[in-house]
Amino acid sequence: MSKYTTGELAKLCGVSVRTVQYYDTRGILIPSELSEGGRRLFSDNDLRKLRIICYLRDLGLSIDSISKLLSETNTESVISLLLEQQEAALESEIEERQLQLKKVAELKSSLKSMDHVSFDSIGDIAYIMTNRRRLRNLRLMMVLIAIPLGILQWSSVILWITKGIWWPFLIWAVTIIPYVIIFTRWYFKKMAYICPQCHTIFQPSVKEGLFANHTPKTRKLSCPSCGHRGFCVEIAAPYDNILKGNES
Amino acid sequence: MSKYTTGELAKLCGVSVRTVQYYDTRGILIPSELSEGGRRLFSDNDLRKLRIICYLRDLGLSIDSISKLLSETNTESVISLLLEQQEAALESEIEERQLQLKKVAELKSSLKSMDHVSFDSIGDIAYIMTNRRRLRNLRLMMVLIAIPLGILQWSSVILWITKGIWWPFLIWAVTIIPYVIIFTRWYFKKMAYICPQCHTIFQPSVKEGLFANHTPKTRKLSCPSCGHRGFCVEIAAPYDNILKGNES
DNA sequence: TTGCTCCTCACGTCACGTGAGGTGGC
DNA sequence: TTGCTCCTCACGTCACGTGAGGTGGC
Repeated sequence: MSKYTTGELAKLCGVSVRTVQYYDTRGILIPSELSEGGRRLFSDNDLRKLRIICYLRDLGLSIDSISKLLSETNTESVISLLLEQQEAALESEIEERQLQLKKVAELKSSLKSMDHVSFDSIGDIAYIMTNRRRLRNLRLMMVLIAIPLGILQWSSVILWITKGIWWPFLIWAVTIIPYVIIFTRWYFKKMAYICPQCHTIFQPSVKEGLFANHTPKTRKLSCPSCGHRGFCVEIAAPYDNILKGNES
Repeated sequence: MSKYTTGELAKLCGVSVRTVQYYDTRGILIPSELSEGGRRLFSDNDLRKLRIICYLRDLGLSIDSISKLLSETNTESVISLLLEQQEAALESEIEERQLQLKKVAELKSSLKSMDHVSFDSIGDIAYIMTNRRRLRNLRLMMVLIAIPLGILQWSSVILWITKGIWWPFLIWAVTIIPYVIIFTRWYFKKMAYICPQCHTIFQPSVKEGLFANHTPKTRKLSCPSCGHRGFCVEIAAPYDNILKGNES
C-alpha cells in the first residue's frame, strides 16, 4: 500500500491541494493517517474515494449530497433518489438557460434594428417583446376585417368595368364610409406608441395618427410628454395599469 | 411624479425589499431622494430603471455587467458585447448540463443492472463507462476475426455433407488449432475484470478464464486480491498506469 | 400609543482560490 | 542549510436571505 501526500493525491486526481484540504474539513475525505509533523497521508483507498468524489462532483452533485451518500448505510436507495433529483434539477436548469438564450437573441436582434440605443431603450424592447403577441392578434384581426371589404370593393369595380354595372360600386362606396370611421377609431384606441426620447407610452389623437407619416411598425408622432417628434414604435395599447405610472 | 418607498417599489417589480437595498449599495439603483428620516424615496424613473435591471438580471447578466452598462457612455457597443458574451456563456452552460445529464442517466441505468450497490461500485461504473468504447472496439475486432474462420468452417462442413469431400474440413481442423491458441491468449491479454468485492482490476490466467462460467458481459472468477469468487464485469485491460496503484 | 415599514450592521450561503506566516521533510 | 511542500487561519467570491436591534411615519 503506497502512501500519498496531499500534493501527490491532488495531482493524481487533477484537483488542487486546497480542494483536497477542503474535502478533509468537509469530512468526505479524511486522510487514513497523519505524519508526526501533522501532514496528511492518504492510502490507495483514499485515492479511489477521491476519484469517485470527483466523478460525482462532475455530475453536478453538491458536497452535501456526496457526504450523505458516504454516511448513509442504505447506499442504493439514497443514490437513486439523488440521481433522480439531479436529473430533474439539470433538466430545469437547461430549460431556464434555453429560455434566457432565446431572450438574449431577441434583444440582440431588436437592438440591431434601432437607430439610437440607450439604457432605457432596453426597457422599450422588453415591453415590445411581452406586447408582441397581443399586437400580432390585433393586426390579424384588422386584416380579417379588411379582406371581405376589399373583396366587395374589387368585385364591384370589376363588375363596373367588364359589364358596365356601376350601381354595386356606388352602394359599396356609400356604405363603406361609416365602417372606415369606426375602424379608424377602433384602430387608434387599440394601438399605442413609445416615444424614443422619453420612453413614455402614449396614444395620439385619431386625426394626428391618421395623417402621420408611417412605416409598417412605426409612425411619426409628437410625444405629449417630452414634445419629441419622431418615428415611434407601434404597440398594442396596455389594458392593465402596470405602466400608468409613466404617464405622470 | 409619484414617489415610492422601498417596499412599494419592491412590490411593483416583484422583488424583495432586501434586493432593492442591495441594488442601492451596489450603486445601480440609487434613490432619487431621501426622506428626513433617512428612508429611500424612488421616482418613476427609478421604477423604470429597476424594471430594466430585473429584465437584464433575468437574462442571467451579473450586477457587474449591468452596472457597466449604466456607467458606460457608449451603451450600444457595450451591450452588444455583453449580449454576445452572455449568449456564448449560456450555450456552453447548456452543453455542460446536457453532458452531466447524459452521465447521470448512464449511471442510473448502470446501477439498476447491478445486484449489490455500494459507494465503491460507483467508481467501477465510472471506470466501465470510460472504458466502454475501447471494449466495444476490442469485441468488434474479435467478431471480425471470428467471421472468416466461421465461414471457412461451415463451408468445409457443408462440402463434406453434401458432396462427401472431407479433406477441406480436415485441413481446417488442423490449421485452426494454432489460431485458436493465439486468439485465446490475445483475448485474455486484452481483457480484464473488476472484482465486485474489493473493486480491484485484475487479469485471470488463460486457463482460469477459458474454463470459467460466463455471461456476455461477466465471467465467474476468483479475485487475486481479496479472494472473493463471483461474476466479474469484463472490461478492456488498462494500457495506462492510472489504476496500477490499486494492485497494491 | 400601536402596528407596520424601513433602517443598518452582520452573518450565512457554496466550493473552493488566494495570500500570509509558519513549519516539515528531503 | 536550502528549496520545496505542506500546515492553518482568514478573507474573498455572488446575489441576495435572514435575523437583530433600533427607528420613522401613519
